[in-house]
Amino acid sequence: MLSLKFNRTTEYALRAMANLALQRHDRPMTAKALSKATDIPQHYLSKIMKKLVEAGLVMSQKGHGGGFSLGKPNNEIPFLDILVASGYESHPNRCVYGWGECNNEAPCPLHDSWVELNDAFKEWVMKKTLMDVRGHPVQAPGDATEGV
Amino acid sequence: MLSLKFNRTTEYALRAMANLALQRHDRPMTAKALSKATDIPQHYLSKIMKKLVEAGLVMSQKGHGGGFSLGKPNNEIPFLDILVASGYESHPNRCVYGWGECNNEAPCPLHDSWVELNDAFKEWVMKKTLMDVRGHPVQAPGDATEGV
DNA sequence: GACTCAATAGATAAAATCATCTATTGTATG
DNA sequence: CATACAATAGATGATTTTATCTATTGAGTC
Repeated sequence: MLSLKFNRTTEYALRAMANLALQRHDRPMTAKALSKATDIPQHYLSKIMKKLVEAGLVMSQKGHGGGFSLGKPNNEIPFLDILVASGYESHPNRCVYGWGECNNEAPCPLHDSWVELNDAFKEWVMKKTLMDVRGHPVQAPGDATEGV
Repeated sequence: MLSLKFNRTTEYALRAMANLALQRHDRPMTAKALSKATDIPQHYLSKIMKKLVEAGLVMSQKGHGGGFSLGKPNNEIPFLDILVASGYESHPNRCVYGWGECNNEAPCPLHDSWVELNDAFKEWVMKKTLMDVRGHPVQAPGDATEGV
């Protein structure tokens, strides 16, 4: 069955962040290791990480023993921030129907329907944070979302 | 603010179908006219229309006086069908996290969150039909969604 | 200070998406 | 039956996205 999808870059960003969030120890994770763990091409990943670093979602450490780690506690990183940082959607509220102006006052034929879906999307993207990322199923019980 | 988005092709398909659905008269609409009305490049639109025709969502009539018209009543064309016909999402339930197997039994770290959003999407795509496309705001009152 | 590790930066290439152009086929009308 | 209209088909081109490769810079270790 049909499912929603993001572009590769955004999906990768989400994946990488989720992976970082699941890291137990406090040592940073190298791009190489992250690449392996997430199955994202290393150099492509690096470009994405750069954006995440610039957005303050990730901290990077150069040199020996360096790597990436979260720039904030899990629960302060909503998916919204990850999407934005990854470059998702530059044009603000672009109308699906192609109208320049499209809002509640002058709605395009698809507007009402579109808003319904989009509201669900917005809510999701704002409410869900890295704290909602669940540990792998094989982990010990009670070991999951300890957040912060 | 951030908003959901489809790829151009899918968006175009939605737009074209919505436009056809709003047609009052029963005469078919030419690709040229549709192109103008929707602001979609004509030849590119033609390719999309072909898919919609193949899917049975649209009827086409060649030759003088020909064009496109809906292949079914408004309320029998859910957005789902339009997305599928336009070629949206070939891979069935691809995991955002990149796992080959990912389901309720063996969920990836993003699974639960993802399902929430995706359920909303699925519902939208199945329940909304061309009958939910609203006439232009300038139309006479009571002239809207007469469906069928 | 030489060496290694690792992020950053920039250039280049491959692939997918989006768009255009030029026939060709089919249908109605004079 | 000739002509105009209009969808279909196929080839080609442009743009964007995705991916790779090669330095360069910064930081720790011997």
